[in-house]
Amino acid sequence: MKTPGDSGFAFPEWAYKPESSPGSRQIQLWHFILELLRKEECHDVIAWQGDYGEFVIKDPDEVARLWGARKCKPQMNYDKLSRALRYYYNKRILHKTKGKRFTYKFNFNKLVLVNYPFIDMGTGRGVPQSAPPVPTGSSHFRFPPSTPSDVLSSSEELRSPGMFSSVARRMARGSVSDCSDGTSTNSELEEGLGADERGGGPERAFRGLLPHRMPHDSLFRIYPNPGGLSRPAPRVHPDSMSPFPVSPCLAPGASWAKICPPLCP
DNA sequence: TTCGGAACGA
DNA sequence: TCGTTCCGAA
Repeated sequence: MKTPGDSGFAFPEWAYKPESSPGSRQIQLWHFILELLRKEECHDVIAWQGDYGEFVIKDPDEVARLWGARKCKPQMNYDKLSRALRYYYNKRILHKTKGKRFTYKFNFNKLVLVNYPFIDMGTGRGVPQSAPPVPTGSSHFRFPPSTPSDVLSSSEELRSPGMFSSVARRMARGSVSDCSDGTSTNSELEEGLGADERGGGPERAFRGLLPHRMPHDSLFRIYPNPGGLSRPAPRVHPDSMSPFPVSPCLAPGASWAKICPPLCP
């Protein structure tokens, strides 16, 4: 009962577009995960949980199957998929929520800031738990700050076009640390890396890297609407768990194969 | 269950 | 580069 274009999401389009991958290559796993997360049809296999970008893979086998279908790798399984996921740790795209099975967490600060370096997040005090990191009114917006450590990266890992990159770190000064979700059993330790970079002072490395202030609007329009479908973002009731509001979909008992058909050449 | 090295491919 | 495959270790 809902269009394939989806309209309830509240995450920047670029995050879902393969084009946002470096070099416009194949779809990347974290894109795919986000894609699954976006649609509630797949909430039986993967869904948001906790705060900012935390998600749990409820059905590892199914997620792996879906991923395998997308990549034409029938032999895909969770063991292999999770290996790919683990590579994201170093890149700080993802990290593991320790103690919780099949639970990972996105570093939206990193992901978003890399693409939107000039967003205003200095006032990220009373950020709502489900703050969608998307410029709703094409103006400045703020999104949940995370640990101050996800903003380091000794080298640029994920940047799409290569226009802006390092500037992001300068802005990303999340003051809030640790996860404030109810399940903060052990919380996530961001290693000593976080304090490392902070103590050193980012300015040192990026003294002359700041570009000549670009218009904010242009930055938010790097990735225009996908198929020309402009969604007015209908008011969907935000999930209590999901960091971003998602619109319900899929009839009960539908098969995932229909939602995510194999795209093999 | 999770981690990460290693070899390999596109 | 970003996985995929395999695998030993914790």
